[in-house]
Amino acid sequence: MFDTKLVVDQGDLLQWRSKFKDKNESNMTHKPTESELDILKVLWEKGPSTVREVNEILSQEKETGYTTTLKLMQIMAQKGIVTRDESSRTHVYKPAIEQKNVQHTLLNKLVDAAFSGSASQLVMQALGQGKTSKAELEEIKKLIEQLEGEQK
Amino acid sequence: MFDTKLVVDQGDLLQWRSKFKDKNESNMTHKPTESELDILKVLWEKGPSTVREVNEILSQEKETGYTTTLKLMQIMAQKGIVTRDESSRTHVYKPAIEQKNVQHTLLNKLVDAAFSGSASQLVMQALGQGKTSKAELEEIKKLIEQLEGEQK
DNA sequence: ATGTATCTACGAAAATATTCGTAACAAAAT
DNA sequence: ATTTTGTTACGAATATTTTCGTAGATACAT
Repeated sequence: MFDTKLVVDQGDLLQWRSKFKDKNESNMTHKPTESELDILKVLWEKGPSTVREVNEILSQEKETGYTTTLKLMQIMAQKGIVTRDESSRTHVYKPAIEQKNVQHTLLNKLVDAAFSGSASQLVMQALGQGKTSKAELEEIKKLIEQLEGEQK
Repeated sequence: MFDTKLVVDQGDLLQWRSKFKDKNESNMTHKPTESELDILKVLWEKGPSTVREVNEILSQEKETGYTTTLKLMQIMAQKGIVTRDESSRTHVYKPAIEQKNVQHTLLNKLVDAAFSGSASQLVMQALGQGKTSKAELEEIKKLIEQLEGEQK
């Protein structure tokens, strides 16, 4: 099976892939890493923040070295998922991607990866947790009815 | 700020964390890696399968070396997220964790990480995609009504 | 029985992600 | 003026995940 003469080996076969990776700056389906997402979460909630502010909040959840957070945010800036105002000495960072976009991306990934592509299954799981208030349920029901209308 | 005499430095402060990591075999909130999840997906759908079968399916999506899949499945077996029948030469793998569990874990992680903890927001995003059939919507509505009943 | 295809085990390289220390510098306090 | 404090830059060490080649064994066909 692992013939080396006539058949290209695993390595060669797989290598071309890496060529199209950092290419499209535009295509950017932003898939932040877990740590990056933690930081984005803070920025989305608190608005533009300094490294110290972000780190302060992150530290409440888990010990996080200041320079670790700094480094991560620097990398994020480089990747373009945050921008920063450097006018004052302590830089102020803000998200460069919308929460909606990331939600959309991650949601689809999850549906595809763990729910066999069925969004409705995911929805039912989510609701089944019992963490949803009556008001929210009502709101969701309204949305469903609206959707049913559109769909005819 | 980075005093080295009176204050424990970043390193020391953070190290204890790693000690409680592989400890609880029981606690095991299984968070498979992305590749592992790809494999689990196949096993959940197709039922018990050999490495070759899994790799065949994975290869349809992206080039994947046979031994790569093999190695991953071996690791998964070691971690205990799959079991394997070694009675015949070509081992047969099957999932050792339920899809529901993983769904639950990942769903909560996503809600917390990207949806500010609001499950209903996630639900509405998911439904908004327009990929949900009328029948499914109906089913969800039924669930909601049932939940509203319970909740009084 | 000999060769060919298929399999597992295993170590290690490669790719990614995370964590941290140190240096250089500016601002603020003394 | 000098020291202390807070900040960025940067390289590098760690940790984690992914990928792959090679070796050795087993089944199968010739």
